[in-house]
Amino acid sequence: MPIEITFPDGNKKTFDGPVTGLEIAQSISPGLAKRAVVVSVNGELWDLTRPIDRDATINIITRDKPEALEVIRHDAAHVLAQAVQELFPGTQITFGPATETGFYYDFARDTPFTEADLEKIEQRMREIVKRDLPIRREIWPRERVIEYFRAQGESFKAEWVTEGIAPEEPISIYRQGDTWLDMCLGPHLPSTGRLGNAFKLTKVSGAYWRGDASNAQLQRIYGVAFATEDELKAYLKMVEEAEKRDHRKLGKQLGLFHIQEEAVGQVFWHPKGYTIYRLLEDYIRNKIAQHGYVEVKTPLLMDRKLWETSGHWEWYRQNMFVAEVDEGDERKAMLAVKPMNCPGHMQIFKQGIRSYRDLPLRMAEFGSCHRYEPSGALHGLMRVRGFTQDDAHIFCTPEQMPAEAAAAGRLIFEVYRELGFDKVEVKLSTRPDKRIGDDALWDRAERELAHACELMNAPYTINPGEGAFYGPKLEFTLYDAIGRPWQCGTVQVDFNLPERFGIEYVAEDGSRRRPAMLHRAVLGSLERFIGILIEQYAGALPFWLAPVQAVVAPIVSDADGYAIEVCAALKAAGIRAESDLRNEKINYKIREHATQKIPVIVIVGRKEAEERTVTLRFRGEEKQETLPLGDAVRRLRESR
RNA sequence: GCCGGGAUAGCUCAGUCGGUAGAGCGACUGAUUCGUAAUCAGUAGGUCGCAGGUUCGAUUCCUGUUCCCGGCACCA
Repeated sequence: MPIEITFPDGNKKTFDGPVTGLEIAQSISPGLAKRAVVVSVNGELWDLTRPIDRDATINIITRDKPEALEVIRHDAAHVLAQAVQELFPGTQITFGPATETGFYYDFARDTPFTEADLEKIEQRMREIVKRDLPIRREIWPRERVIEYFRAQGESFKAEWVTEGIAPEEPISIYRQGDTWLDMCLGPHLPSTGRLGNAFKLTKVSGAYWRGDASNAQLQRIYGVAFATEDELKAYLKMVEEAEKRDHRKLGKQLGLFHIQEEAVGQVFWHPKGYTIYRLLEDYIRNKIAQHGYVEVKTPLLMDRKLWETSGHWEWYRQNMFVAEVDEGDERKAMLAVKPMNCPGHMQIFKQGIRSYRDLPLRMAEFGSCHRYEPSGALHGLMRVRGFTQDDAHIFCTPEQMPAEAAAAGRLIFEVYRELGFDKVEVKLSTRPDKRIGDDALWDRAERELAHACELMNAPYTINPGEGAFYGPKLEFTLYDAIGRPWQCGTVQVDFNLPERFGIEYVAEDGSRRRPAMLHRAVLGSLERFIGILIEQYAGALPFWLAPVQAVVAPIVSDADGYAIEVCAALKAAGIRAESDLRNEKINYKIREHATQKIPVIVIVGRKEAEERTVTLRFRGEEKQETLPLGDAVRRLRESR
């Protein structure tokens, strides 16, 4: 039976019978066949060696295409698995997918792999690549697959066939050479030689079987892989760059903050770090005042009863710090440190009678919250146990809700843009399994958030099951200068808390109604956001956020008096300036303040002192400028 | 929380096959006044994370523990 193959450009070619992608490529040019990785058959990626047995539109995917990269990475995982089983007999294979930058494979083995093992394994992988083993796809009956893996002692694979694959689904097996095989959906390269050498094993770690902490612990080996060695090199360089930006390292070098054993997950802000904190807080404070918010402050410790009403005691207890106080007479008060600000804001709303005229009421708080995060989750400023949310709760009529949610979203976009983040993505997280409130409320809340996205013209994706226990949410993820995503802002609908606290307002017709409520945070947590800013700017914060904006450095001690005068003039103009009168050479001072990422070094020598000028040296620039003191002050005052 | 690795001077790190430790930077003191990314010399500074055990002797070996790091799980 002849097979008609249609190419992407519309050209057609007829073959006498079933033909493989590799044969088609070969018939076009040997060069193409060499660069080919997989073939897209009617939009589905197939192995190059899999016969195409019907008319089809095909596209031969070469090494340089993004789709090819995933196949290369997935192959790397298989080569890794073979290498491990060759070197460590008795190790079971489980799963090994491609990742954003490479691949991993999870193994079941009693003894964990060491860093030294990685080297050996990587060597063996390169050897397998050199062997250029053919990779062949086979379809096996289900029973044969189960039998085979059981006989091999591969209990995880066998379990997956029985529990994870529907009985009617065909099972594809990929043979790599004569002795090794894995069950896999594919597609794969025609042989191991095509993997190339642009890969590297990076780390070992633990992982759970099927991603569940109650299952067996597996040993995961991670690697990175690319189509070319240049790309691998570029990637490794990028990782090095990211390490240099690490806010924990910069925080220490720049003297911003520290964390210590006696207050795990909490931040000691040093003067410079706290300056950034206050500047950011003031920025948000002014911003939200312009957007019609009022600011409040509520207690850190509140009685257990309140948390029972809110539902936190039942749903969030394991993450809360609880304080027990002996009040004598065997009475004990049980208080909880707030993990969220909402119940507190409810109490303010409940004071007195609210009219529809009071709505929407946008109640903001820089709320100091504490959550008992799992020890393994803690990470510098990014994940802490004590943090400050730039939180707000918006009480409104149900009708006002979508518009209010959209306004909050617009505020978030505006702030991110002003802080230097242009790429922002929105996700709509829907009802989780563990939740309060009936489905009708959830239906409505989810619909209204989607509507809000339309109102603010923001495309969004759905994040199923990721909502909070009390309502669905919009999550705002920003991307930093080196492309890493950070989830910060959030807008959450809550029809449940108003119900639980029984809050009401008097409507136009005199009836009592239940307001809708939104939770929203722009930065999320000040701590975390400062961490992101430090990494975004690699510590070189924009002028307005720099804790020390200018350092006045005299060249000789004769100029010390003038330097003090210059520093005072800058301070009088509201510039955060310091002077460096140490008995050191100017080279030394410049190096130090450049390393400290100070935006402007103000240099004064004998000449400047006589002429009443200063020489400005801006961060990151070699050239400098000498100008009259008054002009310099004006210039810096206007800097951002 | 789980798996693995780690903790030595203020910082970055070396070292001790078991005999209580060392460098650079920083700090301090002195000299130097030197115009654009590290001036020279000297001095001080350590319960080798913490608690047990083995040992004549432990920073080193063993056990426990705390914290940190990389993943996993978690992120309401």
